[in-house]
Amino acid sequence: MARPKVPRLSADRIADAAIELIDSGAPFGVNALARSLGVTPSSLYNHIDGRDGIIELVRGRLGRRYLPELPTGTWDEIVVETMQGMRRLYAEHPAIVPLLVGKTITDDAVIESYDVLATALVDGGFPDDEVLSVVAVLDSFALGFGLDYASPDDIWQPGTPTRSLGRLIATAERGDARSDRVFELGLELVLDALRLRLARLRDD
Amino acid sequence: MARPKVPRLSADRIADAAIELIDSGAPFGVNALARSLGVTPSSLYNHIDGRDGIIELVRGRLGRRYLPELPTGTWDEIVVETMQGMRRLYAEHPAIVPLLVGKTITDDAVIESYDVLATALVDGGFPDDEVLSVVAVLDSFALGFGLDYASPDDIWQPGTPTRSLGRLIATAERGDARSDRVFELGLELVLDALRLRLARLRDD
DNA sequence: ACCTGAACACCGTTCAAGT
DNA sequence: ACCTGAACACCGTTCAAGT
Repeated sequence: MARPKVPRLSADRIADAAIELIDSGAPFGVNALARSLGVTPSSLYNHIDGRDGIIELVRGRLGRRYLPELPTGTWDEIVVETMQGMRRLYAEHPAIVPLLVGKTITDDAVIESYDVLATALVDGGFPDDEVLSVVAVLDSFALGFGLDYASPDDIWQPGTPTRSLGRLIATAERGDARSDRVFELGLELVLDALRLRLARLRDD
Repeated sequence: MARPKVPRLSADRIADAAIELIDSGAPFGVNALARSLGVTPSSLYNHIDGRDGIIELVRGRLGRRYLPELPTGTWDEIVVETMQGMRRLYAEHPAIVPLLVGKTITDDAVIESYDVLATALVDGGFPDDEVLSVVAVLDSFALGFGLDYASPDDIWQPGTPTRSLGRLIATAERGDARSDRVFELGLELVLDALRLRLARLRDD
């Protein structure tokens, strides 16, 4: 044992195992991750920067897989492409969403993707002092929707009679179908609104 | 010690202490909460249903404080009022947001508030099979924005040069001013879009 | 009914020791 | 350089014992 000739671990291997563990539905933890890699928890610390470091690795690895690298087209096409990438990422790996929440983004590929978005909006004609807010709005959207994919089927569990909610829940779609619909509606809404805003800005 | 004549704890007292603890910026935990109450961790279990139970108590207590009970007016006024309530809640208690994420909502007052929203949309003319999606979109918005309040000032930390992001970040507002601006923009966008959608529905 | 204190299984992290 | 095993401080939860 001790040090093997060829390393058993690497940052990428750890990130992949982490993704698999998270997707399996098991609670994410350093110990469980080590076990799934057939290794001792302390071994991981030769390759990664603690629990949070692993999560940031996961963000980067999935970002590279799902986010468009250098999309072309009009600003709204780029928005759609990026948002769809996020949607697919969150839909296919819902359990990672709560883990990403509230952690600073440092991964280059993910930063790059936000930069693409920001540049597209600047080029599209949005004023400088508004672009970052629009990006943040889009990011808030995406994350909020991502959480919808991660949510239990019954986000709301009314204990007392309701005027509308109970009836609507009873007839509503469930699972991914519902989440897809919510995302489509949300994206449509926000794009309509952004186009409207840009048109108004041009009129002034 | 042992059993005091007048109980030292109650669900409400625990919830209030939890809110205080979370707001203080300290990491939330059962042990820390018990310490802040001058009590043993195991004592709490006479009153609450585990860690998650405490969080749901917190959600309810804050919901009652910030969400409008029976707002009146047009559907879009009700949407604004509810969203502003959520904004104030999240802005004044940002650290709770990540704790609420992905947990089923059972508290009556909070459910009631979503019911008000749903009813307003139904009355406003949105079709039944769309109302729950709109509510979910609004909820996703609010939560996403809430996370913005909870986020570190530097959500993005570019390690390599960027085309637009770095420059925009350098000149951007920070802290609550930025979050407020993002929220205002987002709410404006989504309301514009919803009004547009309703108008189109009426034309068909 | 309500609190304490001991006990449990588990968590993330550090570090000396081994090759 | 890379892994192990022991150790650490901490976590949420259970439960018998005390009033």
